[in-house]
Parts: sequence; C-alpha cells; structure tokens
Amino acid sequence: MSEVKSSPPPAGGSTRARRKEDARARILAEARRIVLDQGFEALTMRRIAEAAGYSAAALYLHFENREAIARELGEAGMRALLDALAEAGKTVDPLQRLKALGLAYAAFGRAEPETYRLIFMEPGFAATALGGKDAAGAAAFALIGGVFQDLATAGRLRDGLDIESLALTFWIVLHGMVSLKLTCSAFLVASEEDLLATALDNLLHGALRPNREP
Amino acid sequence: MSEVKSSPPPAGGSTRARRKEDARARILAEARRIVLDQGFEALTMRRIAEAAGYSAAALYLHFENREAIARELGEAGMRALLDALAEAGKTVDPLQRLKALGLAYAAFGRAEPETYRLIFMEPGFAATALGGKDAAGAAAFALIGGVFQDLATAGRLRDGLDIESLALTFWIVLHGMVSLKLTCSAFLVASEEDLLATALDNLLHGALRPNREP
DNA sequence: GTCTATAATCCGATAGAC
DNA sequence: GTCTATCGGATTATAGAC
Repeated sequence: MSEVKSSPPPAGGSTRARRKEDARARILAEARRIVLDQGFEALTMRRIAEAAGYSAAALYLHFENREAIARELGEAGMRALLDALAEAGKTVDPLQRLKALGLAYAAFGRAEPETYRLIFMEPGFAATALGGKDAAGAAAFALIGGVFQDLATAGRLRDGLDIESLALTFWIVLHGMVSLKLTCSAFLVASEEDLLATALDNLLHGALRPNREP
Repeated sequence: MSEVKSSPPPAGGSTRARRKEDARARILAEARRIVLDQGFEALTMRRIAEAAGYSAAALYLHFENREAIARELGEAGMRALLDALAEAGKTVDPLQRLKALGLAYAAFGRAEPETYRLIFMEPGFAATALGGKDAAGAAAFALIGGVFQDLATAGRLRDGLDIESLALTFWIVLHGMVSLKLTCSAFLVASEEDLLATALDNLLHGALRPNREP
C-alpha cells in the first residue's frame, strides 16, 4: 500500500528493488547464453528458467512473456553491435574508418552469429527495432553515414552522389557479406578481410576502366 | 515379389508408379503453398496432410520425414530462382545484362519472399545445397560470373581484378539488398530499382573522384 | 496405400499453495 | 516471490487395422 510502484526502479533503489533487478539481469544473461549457444529457436521459457535456477512460472514475474525477453535480447544485441563499432568509429581518416567499421562489423557477425541472426535475420525483430526509437541501431547506421558525410565535405566524392544512398549501399554490402557467411559458409570460402577489401575497392574506385564514358 | 523396386520410377512407368508420383507432386505443391502463404515455420506435417487431403501418417509413405520435404522445396526454389534469372541472362550487352540480372533477382525476392528465405536465410539449407551437387545454384551464380568474364574479355575491367571476386561481390550486394528488404523493410524505404542503381553505379564507376591516387 | 489412434515430447501460460 | 501442478495446445513419428 505504502510502496510506490511507479515504473522502472529509481536507480539504486531499495534492497527489494535491487534484488528484483538482479533476478531480471540473471534471467536475461542466461537467455543470452542460450541464444549464443543453441540459437534463437532454442530460447524457451523452460530452458531459460532451468538455466537461471527458477521455475518457468517465476519468469512471468519479471517479464510479460517470452516475446518480451526476446525483444530485450535484441535491443541488447543492437547495443553490443554499436559497442563493437565504437572503437573503429574513432578512426580519423574517413577511408580508413570505413575499412575499420567494415572489419568490426564483420568481426561482430563472426563472434556472435546468433545475436546477429536475431537482430537482422529473424522476421519481425529488425523491422520494428530499427524503425522505432531504438537509439543503438540508428547510432550504428549514423557511424557509416558520417564517413560519407566527411568524404563529401572533403570533396572526395563524385558529383551527384547521395550520402544516404551511399551509406545504405555500404550497409547492404556488409550485411550481405555477414549473412551469407552465416548461411552459405561452405560456398563463401573467402575471408571477410578479402571480401571486404574487394567490395570496398570496387565501391570506391569502380570496376570499370576510367578511360571511357559508358 | 515380382515387382522391381529400384530407385526413382523409371520415367513414364506403370500406372501404379504414376499415381505414386502424382501423390508426391501434390504433397509438394501443397507444401510449397503453405511456405508461400504462411512461411517456412508453418510447414508442419499435419498442415501439409490436411491441405493435400491425406492423413499425416500417409506423408511418410512418400517422404522420409519433414526435412526431406523441406529439402525438396528448397531445391525446387533454387531452380525457380534460376528460371527467374534465365531471361535476363540472355541480354547481350554485359552491363545491361548485369542490371537485368540484378532486377530479376530482386523481383524474385519480392515475389517469393518465403522461398527466398528458405533458400538463403534459413540455417542449414543453403550451406549444403550450394556446396553440393545442386546444379541450379551453381548455374545461377555462373550467370553472374559470365558477365564479368565478358567484361574482362572486352578489356573493360580495371587491371588486377579477380572475376570470381567481382561476381561474389555482386551477389553479396544482391543478397544484402533482398534480405534486408525482407527483414528491415521499414528502415529500407528505397525501391529495389533505386538501391540497385546506386549500388551498380558505385560498384562499376567508384564513389571517389577519379582525379587523385589514394 | 491410407486410415485412426496414439506414443512421446515439447511448448507458453496460469492457478493456487506457501 | 517462488514453487508445484496443470491446462490446452502443438509437434514428429509410429503401430496396427483395413
């Protein structure tokens, strides 16, 4: 009755609120472990509960349902991707930054394939997460956009190129590379480094000989 | 006893063999319908059986298990993709052919998103299908490789470019475009035509100004 | 060849005891 | 808060009658 039950626990709240937060965090951590180890389809309430040392019913005290857990995992994954890109994003030279961002993106996909799959290859998640208020996804994309903005400012881009379209194209290349590597690894034998180097080289300099107007 | 029971029915066999083949075909057709309408995860033996007018148990007389049906669907899907690319592959001019192939590929992804997902985005299928004896997948990729082979023969490529790598890069762009369109459509608002035009323009001519050696 | 019936599991989610 | 027990459903696959 006297307990204030407003939204999320007011940072550093009572012991009770802290315990509740700990339980939430432990559940999410085990859920993440399951996705990483066994894939998203293995994420069931029973499995999460067992891993976290709870009964399945207890999970519903901390999360509305299974989807809520999956959603939080996806959002955390998107933040993890942003973190993975942060260091590369500090590179001063735009072209080197572009390469560093590409390598970091590819490394993330290789290090956490199931997280990547959850974020970008699972139906229903990315569609809402990216378009909505998800700051992490937008910030990650902005890192790429910044490169082409800087290139444009430096006058290094051909005339008539749209920065947004260039950033999108670059992201498309990165995603195509990472996702094909996940599903068709047997066919895509080249390393991400080589694939990225080829893609970047062609995107930036073009595959055709310059001495002719097509 | 006297019935020869060797492997697949010897084309145009007995009435009995034909009937059996018809049943197989009907089951596969209904399975395809389910994937197209409700997605791959909705492909269950019960649903297939109901749609085909059989009991679930009867399916096991024609297919070893659910995975066998999914595998055949995937192989048929890969052949459908090859068919969808065939017309564009006849374009004489290599650059126009590249654009036509890209548009046809994107159109296939849009027309049969669930087939595309089954082939290239579902874990476990593409990995084996492309690397193995699947002629359709290899033939489809060869259509792309042929373009760059022709460009090389015509002396239109920059020096030092590897044809295989170029083809791979182009496929990566196409797959990145189609698959992101499927999962992040809310974020990827541009049309496939525009996306492809931008990607092709940059891949072929480069984003950087030509008048400087980086 | 096709059916009904069923085994053996798994799932998400809830009720109610403590 | 956490548990046990359970509901109501789903799944693949098989056994045995016809």
